Amino acid sequence: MLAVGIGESKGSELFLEDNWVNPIKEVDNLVYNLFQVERGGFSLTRPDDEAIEVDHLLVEQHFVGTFDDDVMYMSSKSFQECSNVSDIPCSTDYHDQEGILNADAKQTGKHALKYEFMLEGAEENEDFHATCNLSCDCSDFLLESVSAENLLLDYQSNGESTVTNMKCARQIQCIDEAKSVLPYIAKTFALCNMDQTTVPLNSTNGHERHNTLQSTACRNASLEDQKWLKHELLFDQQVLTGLGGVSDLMGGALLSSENEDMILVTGNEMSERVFSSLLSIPHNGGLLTGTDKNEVSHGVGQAALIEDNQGTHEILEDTTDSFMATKRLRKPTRRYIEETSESKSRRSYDRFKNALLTSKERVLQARTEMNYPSGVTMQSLGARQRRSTKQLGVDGNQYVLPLKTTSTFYDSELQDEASDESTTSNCSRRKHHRQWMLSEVVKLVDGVSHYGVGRWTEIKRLLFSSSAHRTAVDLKDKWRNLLRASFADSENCNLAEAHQRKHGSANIPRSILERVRELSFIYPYPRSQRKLRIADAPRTPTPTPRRRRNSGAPAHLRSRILPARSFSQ
DNA sequence: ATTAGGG
DNA sequence: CCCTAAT
Repeated sequence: MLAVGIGESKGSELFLEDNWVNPIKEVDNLVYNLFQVERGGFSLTRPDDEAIEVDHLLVEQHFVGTFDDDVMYMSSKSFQECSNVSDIPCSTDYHDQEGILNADAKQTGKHALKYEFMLEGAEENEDFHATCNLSCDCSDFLLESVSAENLLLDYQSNGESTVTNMKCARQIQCIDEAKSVLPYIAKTFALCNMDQTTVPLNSTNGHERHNTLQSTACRNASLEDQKWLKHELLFDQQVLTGLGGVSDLMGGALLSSENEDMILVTGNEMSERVFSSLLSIPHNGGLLTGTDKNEVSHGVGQAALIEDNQGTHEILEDTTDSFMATKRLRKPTRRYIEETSESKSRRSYDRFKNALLTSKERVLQARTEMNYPSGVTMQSLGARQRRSTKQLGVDGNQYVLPLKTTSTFYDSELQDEASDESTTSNCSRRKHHRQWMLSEVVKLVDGVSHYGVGRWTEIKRLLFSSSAHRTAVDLKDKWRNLLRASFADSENCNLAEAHQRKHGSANIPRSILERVRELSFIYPYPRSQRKLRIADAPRTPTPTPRRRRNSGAPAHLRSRILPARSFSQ
């Protein structure tokens, strides 16, 4: 029950344990209010009937928006949610000390946004902490806000739960640019109310409000934008959640704040686009002047079109379809174009595909796109320097997270990709053999850890969709190899490192192999996976209990354990 | 069509 | 990687 939106069609076993709470409404509301503020400059209070009614949730929200001298004041009363659903107790305490958003331009002169959250979890005997700092320099306008909020999320799931204690403390110190504001604000919610994306937008709840709206195009545009925004935000949220949340991170990717290493999380182009278009609406009476006209105006056109055929409210209600339709229109970007106009069309295409993905899948993909191999214990690999802005490609509005470690594989992926094309054509690639890149291995391992062994097509579809080679069978084979390698590794332990180099499995970091090994024992479930807790594996050369001779073990064991997959369904 | 496994 | 049997 808790997993409201999670249940989707298939392969939902994955995050069932995460007990995410759906932030959609919150985001919706927030966005909506932003719109209102933008538009009419009137303030509104969120009706109670719109309080979240998602089975397990009892949320009381209060939003007040005022448009005043380009300063937006927003505050929110605290809410508490407590629920008990089907033996999954979940409670969320939301402490709001100064209101969620308490903006005052007159009081702040700062131009940096700091976003900070802390994850604190205690499990068994271990604690883990994560503190992230998002800072962003802004220059333009709109809001300056100071806010501090604490959130205490305390949830547990049945069975062996993942996170038992989670605490988020965040501070938004100053926001100075609309572009960056919105995503952050929404993230504020999204981050703390975690959940899935598939719940349809429920804009109809506020019929009354809509009569104050302006042109239909405008409205629809806003809807589209809302949708987009939501989608994007959730995307980001999931990414962040992925970073801080679930199983894998506990295993060592979680970090404390001392270290200065920075990690650039994302060049959130979509959010920016959405927001800029969003902002332009009121001024242009429905015409968009967003940064990316291609994308946005497209959406608007489609929305308007739909409305001609149907009624107003129907559209509003069926946002999903509308959304999909829009996506569809954008589809023209096909694969074969990728070759020519790589980056752009590619992204569009991916986004389109994204719309069709389940939220779970999106999480995974998000991780992968960011080259943030969730479960891999990066620390053990010896951190590389932080990646450069250039590498990230987008530097307009990226979020900078000071993390203890950085994704070690990001660089390697780039290198891989590069060397792949160059050296590959030269010699190392025989007709049908292509060297497995470390990044690919990571992807594979990641995929397996999420989908389980045997789900090769899924993994392929999701994480290897961009690499035409690598069939599902290839993945399977590679996994088999990895298994062999990992067990060989575990057996040889220290001794054979040199030996290992000599032979095939040369460059596969031990941490990965370890993970592979663990994955081979426990299966599909992150849940069970967590039991082995790779967390200290790298540090504490935890004499990985050499349970078995490398030969037969993995396969047999796996086949015995694997069936567990059915439990989740 | 996908997967497991042997070659 | 390829091929094949089994599902």
